[in-house]
Amino acid sequence: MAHNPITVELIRTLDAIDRHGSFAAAAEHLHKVPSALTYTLQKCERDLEIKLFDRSGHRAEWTEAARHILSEGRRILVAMENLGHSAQRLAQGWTTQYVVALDHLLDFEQIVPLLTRAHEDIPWVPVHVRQGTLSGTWELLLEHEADLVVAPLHSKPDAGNIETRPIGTIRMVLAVARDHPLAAVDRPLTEDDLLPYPVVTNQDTARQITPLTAGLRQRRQQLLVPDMSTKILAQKRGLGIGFLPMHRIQQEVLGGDLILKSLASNDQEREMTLVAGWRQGDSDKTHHWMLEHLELLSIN
Amino acid sequence: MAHNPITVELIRTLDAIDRHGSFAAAAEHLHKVPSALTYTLQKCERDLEIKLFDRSGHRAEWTEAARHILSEGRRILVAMENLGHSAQRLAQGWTTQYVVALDHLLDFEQIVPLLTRAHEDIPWVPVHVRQGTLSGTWELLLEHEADLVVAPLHSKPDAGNIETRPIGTIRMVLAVARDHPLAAVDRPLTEDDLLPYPVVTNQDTARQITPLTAGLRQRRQQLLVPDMSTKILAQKRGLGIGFLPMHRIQQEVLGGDLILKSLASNDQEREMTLVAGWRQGDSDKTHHWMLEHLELLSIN
DNA sequence: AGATGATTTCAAAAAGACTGAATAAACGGA
DNA sequence: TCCGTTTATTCAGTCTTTTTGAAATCATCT
Repeated sequence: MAHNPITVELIRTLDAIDRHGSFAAAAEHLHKVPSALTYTLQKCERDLEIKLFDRSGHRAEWTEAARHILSEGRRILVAMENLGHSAQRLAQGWTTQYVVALDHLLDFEQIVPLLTRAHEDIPWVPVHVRQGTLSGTWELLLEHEADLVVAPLHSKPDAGNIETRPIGTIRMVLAVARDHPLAAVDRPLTEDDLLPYPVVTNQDTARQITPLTAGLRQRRQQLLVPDMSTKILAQKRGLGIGFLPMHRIQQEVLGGDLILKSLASNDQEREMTLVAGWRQGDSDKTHHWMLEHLELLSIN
Repeated sequence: MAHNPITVELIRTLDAIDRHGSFAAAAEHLHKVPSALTYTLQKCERDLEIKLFDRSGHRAEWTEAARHILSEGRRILVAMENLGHSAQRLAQGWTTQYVVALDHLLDFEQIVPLLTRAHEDIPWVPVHVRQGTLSGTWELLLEHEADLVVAPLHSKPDAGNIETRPIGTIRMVLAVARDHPLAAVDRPLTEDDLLPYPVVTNQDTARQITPLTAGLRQRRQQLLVPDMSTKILAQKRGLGIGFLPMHRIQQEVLGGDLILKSLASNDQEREMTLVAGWRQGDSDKTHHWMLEHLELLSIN
C-alpha cells in the first residue's frame, strides 16, 4: 500500500516482452529465466489488482492496461536515463542548460554558428536563445534568466557585476524609405530636416532597469516598435525615420527600398561596440566553453 | 553498468531528506534506520561516480547534482504514481481521456456544464473539446480523433456505424446587418431579393468525407469563412447574408446589429435537429457516463 | 572537556528476487 | 490424431540486495 506498485523492473520487463514477442525470448534478453518475469508481472498484478496479460490462450495476450503502462512507462525510463546523465554532467561542472540573450540589433542568424558548434561539441547542454532590446537584454542577465548577453556596450547598466568582452562593431546608418520625402534631399541632412518626421524607436524590454531609448531621442513624434525587424519594416514602409544596423539592411539598401542619408552634424560616431557580457564569477564548464567560442559570434 | 543507477528508492530518499532536514529525520519517516539511507546514497554515488552530499562538515550538504536529481526525480515519481492510477482506471473500464467534438454551430459555452460535471464526477478522465464544421465534425469521430460528436443531424454522413441521440433543436434564421439593403425591405423576401447579395458560408473542415455546404447553396457569390463566430461577425459587418443559429445571435438581434428577415417561400423548415453521435460499439465506462449526462448539453 | 546529535562502518539478519525442475496447456506438422 | 515443440506457471530452494543495530567518528554546543 505504501509503495507504488509500478516499478522500473516492471516497465523493463514489459518493454522486453514487447520487443521480443514472448516471455521466454524477453527473459533471455534480460538474462533471466522465464519464471522471473512471471514473478515480476504477478507481483504488480497482485498489488494493482489488475490483469497485465490475458492468459486464457496459449500465448499471453496484452491487456489495454499493460500496453498503457508500457507506453507511458517508456517515457519514464528515458527520463530516468537522462536524469542520470545530466546529474553526471552537472557534477563534472557543466550546466543543465545555457541561455544566450541576443539584443534585437542582432539577427538570430548570427548566433547560428555558435549554436551549431555547441550542438556538436557539448550536445548534452541545450543552448537556448532569448531576445531582448536595450536594457532589457542586460536585465535578463542580472535576473539569471540568461547566462550570456550579446548587446551594444552602451546599453549596459552600471549596476551589477558584469564582465564584458568586445566582439565587434555595428555601424548604425540613417535610412529612409524609397518614397520618403527625405530620400529626395540631395545633401547632408540637418536637424531641421529631420524634425517634421516621426522617429521609429525600439521599445525597451526592461521591466526593472530604467529603460533606455536609443537613437534620435529628443524628437517628439515617435513610433515605438517592439524589435529591430519591425523597426526595419516600419522604416521601409515609410512610417518614420531612424538609425538602423547596416548589416541587417544590406538587401534593402542594394534593392533601393531603403536610402542611406548622411547627417550634416556628424557629432555622434555611429559605430557601436558590440560586447558579450556575463555575470562576474560564473565559472562552470559551459560558460568557459562559451567564452572560448565567442569568435563564432563574429559580426561581419 | 547495464542498469540505471538512478532508482526510485534514491529519489524517495532524497525527497525525505529534503523534507525533514536530516538523514536521521528522513530515515524515521521512511521507516528505516539512518544507515539504510547511507547505503542507498552511497550505492548511487558509487555507480554514478558523483557526490550527492558534501560530508566535510558536520551535517551533510546537498550538492548541485543531488538537488537536480531531486527536482527532476519528483516529476518522475508523480508520473509513476499517476501511471499506476490510470492503469487501474483503464482496467476498470475507464478511458485515459475523452474527446468531444462540437460543431461550430454550438458555442463552447454550452458544453461547460458537462465539462464541469465530468470534472466533479470522474476527475480521472481528462475531457477534451475539439471544434469542427459540418462533415468535419463527424469525420473526427470516424477517425477516432473524437469520441462524441455534437452536431446537426443532417450533416451526419451515411457511412460508418454511428449511433445518435437527439438533444435539442436549433432554429436557423435569416439575418442581415443593420445597414444592409435587405434590412429595409419590409416584406417576406423572395429568392430574387436575395440573388444580388453574397452568401456567407461555413467552410467544411472535412478532409476525407465529401464536404457539405449548408444553407443557401445554389447561389453564386460566396464568402467562405472557417467557423460560426466568423460567420456571425461577417454578417454583422454586412459582408453577406445567410442563416445563423438564433441562440448565438440573441444579443445582436436585441441590439439591432442584426435584423431578422422572413422568407416568402417557406419551403424549408429551418429547425435543425441537434444530435449527439458516437461510434457504435463504444462501451467503456467513460462513454456510458457521457451518455447518461447528455442532458447537460441542453440547448435552450 | 563532556554531552549531544548526525552520519558512517560493518557484520549479521531479513526481505526480496531469481533459478530450475516439474507441470500444464496449446500449437503445428506428419 | 499424435507427438514434438514452444509457451507460461508453480513452488521450493538459493542467491542477492537491502535493512538492521551496535560501535565508531566527528562537529557543535554548553
